[in-house]
Amino acid sequence: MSKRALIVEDDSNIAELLRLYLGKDGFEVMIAPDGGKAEADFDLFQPDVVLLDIMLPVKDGWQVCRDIRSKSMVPIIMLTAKGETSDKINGLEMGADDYVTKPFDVKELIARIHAVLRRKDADAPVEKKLNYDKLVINLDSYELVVDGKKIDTPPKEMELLFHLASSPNRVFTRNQLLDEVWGFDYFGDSRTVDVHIKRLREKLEGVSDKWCLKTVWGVGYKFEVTE
Amino acid sequence: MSKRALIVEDDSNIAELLRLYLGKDGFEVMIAPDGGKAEADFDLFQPDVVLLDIMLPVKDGWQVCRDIRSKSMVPIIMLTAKGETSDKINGLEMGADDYVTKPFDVKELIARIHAVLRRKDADAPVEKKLNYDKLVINLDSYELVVDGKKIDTPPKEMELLFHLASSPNRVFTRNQLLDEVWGFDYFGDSRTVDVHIKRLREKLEGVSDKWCLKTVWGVGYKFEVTE
DNA sequence: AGCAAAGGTTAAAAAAATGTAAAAATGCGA
DNA sequence: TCGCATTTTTACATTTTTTTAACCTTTGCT
Repeated sequence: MSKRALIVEDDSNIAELLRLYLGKDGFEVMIAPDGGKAEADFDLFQPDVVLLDIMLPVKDGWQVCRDIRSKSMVPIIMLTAKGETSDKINGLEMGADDYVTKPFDVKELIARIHAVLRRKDADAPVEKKLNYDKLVINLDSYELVVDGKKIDTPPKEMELLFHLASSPNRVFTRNQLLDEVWGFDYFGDSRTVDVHIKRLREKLEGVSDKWCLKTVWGVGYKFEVTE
Repeated sequence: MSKRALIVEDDSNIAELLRLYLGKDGFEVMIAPDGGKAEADFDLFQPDVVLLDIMLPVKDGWQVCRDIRSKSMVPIIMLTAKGETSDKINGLEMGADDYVTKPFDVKELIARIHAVLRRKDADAPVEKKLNYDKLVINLDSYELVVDGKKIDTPPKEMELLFHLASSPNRVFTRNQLLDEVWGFDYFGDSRTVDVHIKRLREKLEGVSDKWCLKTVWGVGYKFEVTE
């Protein structure tokens, strides 16, 4: 599922330029044109990274930075005016993760975005491989191996199984699964989940008695492990 | 194994401060108090990163930077005086990897050190030659040898194959490939990748059953090796 | 038991992704 | 600048996945 970037910037030329590059790079982008809207957009959009101009209408970048930091450890990159070294210090004290001076090189900015995201990922490493009794899921190679045999599996099924198995015994509602596997912008029928579960069960049937895809009646599904 | 940092700095207050923080961060630290000693210390210490002041006794930072660059691609971070933007230009032309202006925030400097080290790790480690069963790719000479026969291949195809084969079994999305092979600033259609894959497949068809270019439906492509 | 709501199953429709060929554009050396 | 090789775009056919919708079965409750 793609990452989200919130751009807080009043100059629409800069903002659209960034939208272009980040969009191409696989980000979902939202633009907040002033400091007042930034906070509401942040809550709504739940971005993975924030690009934050300092000179903003309504509420300045420092304030926005502090507001966001008070509720989230999301990486923040400040866009500062050239040569303002005091901004730099200020920004790092406010909890920003990095800063770039305007006019900035887009290439450099993109590199820094990837850098802060990598840094966060390194802090909370997302394991892309799972291994249970007779079940191996590898989301790097997109391979599902059941009882030693490689099973050809469509991507949605794979991601669904991976998501469930990542939190064994935890129940997910259909809507949670649609949000977390299909993406927050998916608006289809929740029965879709049932169909995918059924297809997964066919592939996994009778392989192991240590785990299974279990229906929790009236709630949702879970990857149940016994022991 | 811990990394080594060489600090070339005549102000012992700054140097010791850096030793303290870098030491805490797991670096082995050596301090060269002037440009003359820097080169000898460099040869002796073989650091993984160099922090280089510009204003130095005996021999200035530019000269030291050039000397080091002539013998090594080690990351160099320049410590420049405040506001001297010409230093920045100069430094990057001399082959420095980054710069920070004094007075600097230690937290920031540490972050930048990690950044340049990551960058080097990402750039360098790739062997420019690859060899799988009946397949030899050499990106130094741009030669592709399949089953002992040299196959005339355009550069983009070669780079694409090389990139895929460099991480066998890992799936790359089309956008990843465009970023990593074509460059982050490429804005073309992702179907371009498909066309290159097809041409590569023509050239590689039926050569070996130990590997192939595999489509991962809904995700991307991978260089799959069986074993 | 009987009812309503939830879940299972299935097949067909719809949507999305890919393979392929050919045309168009680009870049580069003669 | 021309001509050629490479790269990119476009269009269309084909394949595969995903979604929808219908119908059937199970569950929980009175």
